[in-house]
Amino acid sequence: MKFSIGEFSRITSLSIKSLRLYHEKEILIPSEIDEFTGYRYYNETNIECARTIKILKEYDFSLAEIKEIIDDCGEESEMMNMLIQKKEEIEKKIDHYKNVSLSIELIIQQEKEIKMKTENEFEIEEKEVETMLIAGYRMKGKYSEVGKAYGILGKTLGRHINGKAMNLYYDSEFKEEDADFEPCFPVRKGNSGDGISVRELKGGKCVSIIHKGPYDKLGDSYKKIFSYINEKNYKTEIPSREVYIKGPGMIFKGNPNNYLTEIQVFIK
Amino acid sequence: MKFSIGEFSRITSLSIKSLRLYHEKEILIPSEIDEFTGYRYYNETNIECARTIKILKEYDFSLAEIKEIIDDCGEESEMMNMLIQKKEEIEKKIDHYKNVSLSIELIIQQEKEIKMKTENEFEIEEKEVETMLIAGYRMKGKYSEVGKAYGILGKTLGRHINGKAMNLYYDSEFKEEDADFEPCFPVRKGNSGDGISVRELKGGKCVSIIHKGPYDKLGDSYKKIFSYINEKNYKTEIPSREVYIKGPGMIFKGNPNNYLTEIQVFIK
DNA sequence: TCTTGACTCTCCCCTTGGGGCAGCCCTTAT
DNA sequence: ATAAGGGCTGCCCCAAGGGGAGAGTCAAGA
Repeated sequence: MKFSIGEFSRITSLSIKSLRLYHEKEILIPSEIDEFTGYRYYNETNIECARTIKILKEYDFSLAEIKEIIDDCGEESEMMNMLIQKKEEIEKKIDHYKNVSLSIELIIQQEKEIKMKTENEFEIEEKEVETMLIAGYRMKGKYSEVGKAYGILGKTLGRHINGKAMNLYYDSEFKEEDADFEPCFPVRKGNSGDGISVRELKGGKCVSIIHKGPYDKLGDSYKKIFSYINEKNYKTEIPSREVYIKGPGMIFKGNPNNYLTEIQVFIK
Repeated sequence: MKFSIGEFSRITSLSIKSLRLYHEKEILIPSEIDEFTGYRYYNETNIECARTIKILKEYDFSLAEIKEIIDDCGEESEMMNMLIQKKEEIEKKIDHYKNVSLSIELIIQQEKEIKMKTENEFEIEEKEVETMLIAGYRMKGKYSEVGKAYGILGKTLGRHINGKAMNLYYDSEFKEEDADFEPCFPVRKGNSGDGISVRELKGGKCVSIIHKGPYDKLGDSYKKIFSYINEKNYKTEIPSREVYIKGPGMIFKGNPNNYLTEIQVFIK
């Protein structure tokens, strides 16, 4: 029984190109090669070998590895070390892909959340905010140093973060320098220490507006919100909050004109 | 601020080769290219872009996809469909790698088991075999048709298989044709039907020998085992068993001279 | 100012696992 | 005998760069 390359290709489900490549690499050598025409002919032993190659390819071995295995091994016991090593490689890949899958899922979920929140237009509204557990890093100085605080918080809290980044403002007036504020994240759990305070942040009634645009235009929205509060004669409570619904993304910095920040001023 | 390609490479942890490639593919175009020397210079905007590219690469996007994303998207919301699609791809890869990992683990475990079993030399021994749940496919005819039975059993039982393939012999004498035997597998659970019988197979005391070599030499080992039984004046019970400890492997057919088969003849 | 060593440029070849095509030869059936 | 369909080699292509050659450039120290 001998088969031409086309027949053998159909038998083994390996493309003719692949078969020629395997021949060239001396992985799967046809049992007979016509001296004059160069035609390749394969036999049953080749079929056995082709099966082995297919399985090893499925197991993610490279052709070089496969050649080594086929040349050196007659049965599985002789390739235990290769199998163990390959399994470790594969486990690493699984780990990596799982992490990536999680990261992507996170981005997708965040985007969904943003879409939901922005369905109600950007009007002033009064609403209840629930009490939540937060981890904050209180600081005095310039606003521009918040980045450092979020860095520390992010690194320390890792997977416990449970919501959008926020900033609490303890000043009753605007201060460019020497401001008193507390960058924080909602968390599932965590421990205080190293300047980080984990505690319950009381909810309550607040006046809220979603600010669309860059952070240096937040003043416009504050103006709107305080006009509303004065009109209604509400008394405000400290601290007020900014919730960063959408800022620079994981992947793109994005366009600051599309940033979304919710301002919450709590009332008595 | 402008950086030479070397500096930019150190800043972004992208190799110079990669940076030149990204330039050629118009994915990351240096902010300035010296007209006369061809030197590439990068600025802060390029850093931002490089960060995006690195993340997308980590997320397993190809350079072509990355180019498309960077050209078309300014922020994450615009690439939701790409992210969702990529996540599906990644989940598929995870599934595939998990299957491969399982298959490899199975082979490794089987090989370990074989090593353990063959530590005691191939001598006749008397031992207790425990009762086990099996799924068998009883047939009458030629031995050579067992392959079909194992095929059916393997397909039907799938993941429930819990041990080595066995064959039960119900004839008290050797029969070439019209033999009465039952290929079977130990299983964790399963349902009878379609010719398959799932039931408890009683254990007990047996005389056992491990036969090393091709199946057509099993007669030699049977001879040894029955000599021993006659010497001891034991009475045998039907069915006797063959346990296929090591035969053709998943990957290699292997050398039949190394096949291992345990013969168990039960005694009253 | 000159030199020298470190950078950078373009080009070319190599990798893996093939796909596709051109031009030619071979086989097989009618 | 002829036509159709295989099969052969050789060449170019892909991703995502790595390695190196040979030539040109830049910046700092003497």
